[in-house]
Amino acid sequence: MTIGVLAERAGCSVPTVRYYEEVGLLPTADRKPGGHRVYGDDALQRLLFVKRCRDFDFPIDQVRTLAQVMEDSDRSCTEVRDLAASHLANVKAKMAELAALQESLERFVDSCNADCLGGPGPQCAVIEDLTVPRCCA
Amino acid sequence: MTIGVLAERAGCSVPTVRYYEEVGLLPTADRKPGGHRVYGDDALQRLLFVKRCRDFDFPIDQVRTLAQVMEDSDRSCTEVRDLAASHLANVKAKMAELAALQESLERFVDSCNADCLGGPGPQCAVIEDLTVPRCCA
DNA sequence: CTTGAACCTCAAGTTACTTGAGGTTCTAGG
DNA sequence: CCTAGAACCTCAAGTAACTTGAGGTTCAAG
Repeated sequence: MTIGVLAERAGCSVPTVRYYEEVGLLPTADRKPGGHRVYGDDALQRLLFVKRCRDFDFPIDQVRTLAQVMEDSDRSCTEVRDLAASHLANVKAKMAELAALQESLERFVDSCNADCLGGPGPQCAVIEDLTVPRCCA
Repeated sequence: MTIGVLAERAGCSVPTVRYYEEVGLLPTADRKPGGHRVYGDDALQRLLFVKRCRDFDFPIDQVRTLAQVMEDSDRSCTEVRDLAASHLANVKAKMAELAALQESLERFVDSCNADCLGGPGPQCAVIEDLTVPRCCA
């Protein structure tokens, strides 16, 4: 299949596929005589794996590691689990941050609706509020 | 005060302060005869505002807008509220994504613990699992 | 055989900074 | 007054993970 078909089936863009090849997440593709890349089903599988890892927000670096584990019989799959677990911890931390952020923003918008009567910028109490550091950002 | 003191009081790094000046989030700083930047309390207020916005994850671009609103008497503060509200929507969407991701990762790690007995990579059912697209990533 | 879609490469842009090199200025102690 | 070292300066490049653009080639259908 062509790169366009591959990309569509995997759900990513064509430049992204080329980028993945460039940074070593995908093996160097075979070419037609004219120079166009050709792919088989194995390439699709590999790309799906990469895509899936990226959906999980694994950084490119870790995806490379994961891909190596896949192909290296000597490395235990517990390595994959450990990577996933540590990644999970990151995601949880980010979630907590975002939750706090969401709450702050909600309070901010609410208080803006309550206090600010659409007056000019410098007189707006809420804007002033933004310059005061809070505990819970 | 010096840039180092300013940065510490605002809770960001010295290069970041210089960067904010460069991209127009802070006004061009006054200099001592030797070339070192000097700041007054107004600069600290301004930096705190910028910092606070960034804590809220407003993109630089929007912070510039917010800062302009602050200084422009002709622009209503409801503009700020609207920016915040639209930003809140983004944050909520991101939260939802992350929540789904967290759940997926948890299931992933769990099933790895349950199914994978520390065998070699290619035989690991969980790794294979990663190549299969799911509905709920 | 032509035409237009899809492909190619290479370079630069994006975001929000951080890091590094190489050099200058300030400040406190002697 | 002088010196050492901390803090400052500028400019360039690096980071993640792509995207976008320019300029040109190849493929597939009619």
